[in-house]
Amino acid sequence: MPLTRKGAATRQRIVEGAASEMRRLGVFSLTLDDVLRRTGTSKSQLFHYFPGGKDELLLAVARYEASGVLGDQQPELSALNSWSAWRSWRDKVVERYRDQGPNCPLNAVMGQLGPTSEGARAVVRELYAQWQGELAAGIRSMQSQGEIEPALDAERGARALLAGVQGGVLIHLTTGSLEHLEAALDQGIEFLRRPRAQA
Amino acid sequence: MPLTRKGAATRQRIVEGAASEMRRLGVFSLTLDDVLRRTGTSKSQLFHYFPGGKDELLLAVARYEASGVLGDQQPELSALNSWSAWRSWRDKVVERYRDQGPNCPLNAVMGQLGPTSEGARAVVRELYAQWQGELAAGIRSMQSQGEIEPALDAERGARALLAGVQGGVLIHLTTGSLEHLEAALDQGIEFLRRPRAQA
DNA sequence: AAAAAACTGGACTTGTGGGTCCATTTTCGC
DNA sequence: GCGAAAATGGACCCACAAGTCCAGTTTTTT
Repeated sequence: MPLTRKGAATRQRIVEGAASEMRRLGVFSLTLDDVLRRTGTSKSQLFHYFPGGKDELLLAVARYEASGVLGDQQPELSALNSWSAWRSWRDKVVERYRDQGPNCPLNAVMGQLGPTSEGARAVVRELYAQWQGELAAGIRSMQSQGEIEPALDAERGARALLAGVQGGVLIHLTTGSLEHLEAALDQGIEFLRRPRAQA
Repeated sequence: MPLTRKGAATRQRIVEGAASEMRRLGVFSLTLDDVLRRTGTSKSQLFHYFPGGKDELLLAVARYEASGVLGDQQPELSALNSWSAWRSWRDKVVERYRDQGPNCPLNAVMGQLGPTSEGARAVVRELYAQWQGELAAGIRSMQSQGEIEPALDAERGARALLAGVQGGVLIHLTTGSLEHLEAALDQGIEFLRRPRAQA
């Protein structure tokens, strides 16, 4: 069942509208009618494009949002090959979440763990994997330049940094403060720069 | 409206049963009937003790769970005054989340941000504040013993560590792996131990 | 022990939101 | 331009879960 040009546009409009409404209302209270009203479409259209109903739609939204998360960190994230790149990546991350304000569609969708569970999990898992991969690549790049000690395990460092960022964002969601995200980023990067102790 | 002995017991039974069902089903699909069935109570009882309905119940569950989170880290968390205490605290945290498996009632409740929103936020905010306070106290204690450089900002260090832990737990929820939590804890603690660079 | 207050059971109401159906219109390939 | 396939509108259904009510029982208080 190929999509016609118009069909593809409508489908896209629905996903974007749903994402937008979700930021406004949160997943919890997002209803299909909200989406329809927002996008000027009808139920039959929604179910035409998402036969799986709400779950399938939410999954599509999750994918849409996930792609944005990494995209917003470019081009820095893919080229962490100088300390100034790291710094400007750090600033971009903080900026992104400052703008987004205290609501994270992705985290919200995850909370909706229902039948969607496996699918949503997979999307987020993939996001983490890519993110961590980019960070690890950045660390290795700095190591090859002699700016980071070769003894440091790049994957492990990337894991810790990613955890810090995720936690910082999570805390931002509930407290509205970016202090934790900043602290995690700054200390994470400082950790990389500092030579290991000769333990 | 004072509670009789029996009433208090029933109320408590409801909260604990709800918490337990929530771990099983997630907030999303937790219904009041589930709670009633589980606790052998009736609707009128539930609304008798929680006039605010589901929201109020969820809030009570959140408080209940929040108190457990810090409790499970004791006594280490309140006495982070030696490296071995830090290590054993670290192990306890990892253990706790290993046991709990990939579901976090608190995070789940947060996802349910509705009218409860403000109340739930407050509960979690308070939890973070206490947690961070204990960590900061631990850092200061180590500084007073000369084990951590006095130049380090204790609150900032506590923030970064807390963010790492939260992120590690969050990632655990979706990936099922504890690697990130461990990496964040280990690097966070190592960061504290290592002398600052003479930048 | 008797009255008041707290507690309990369970039937009932109700709003809502996901999902279905089908008739009609538009788009697309040839 | 014509027929098939895709797209659309909107009325309809229905399950289900939150919340109400009140009659009856147990506990507390004096």
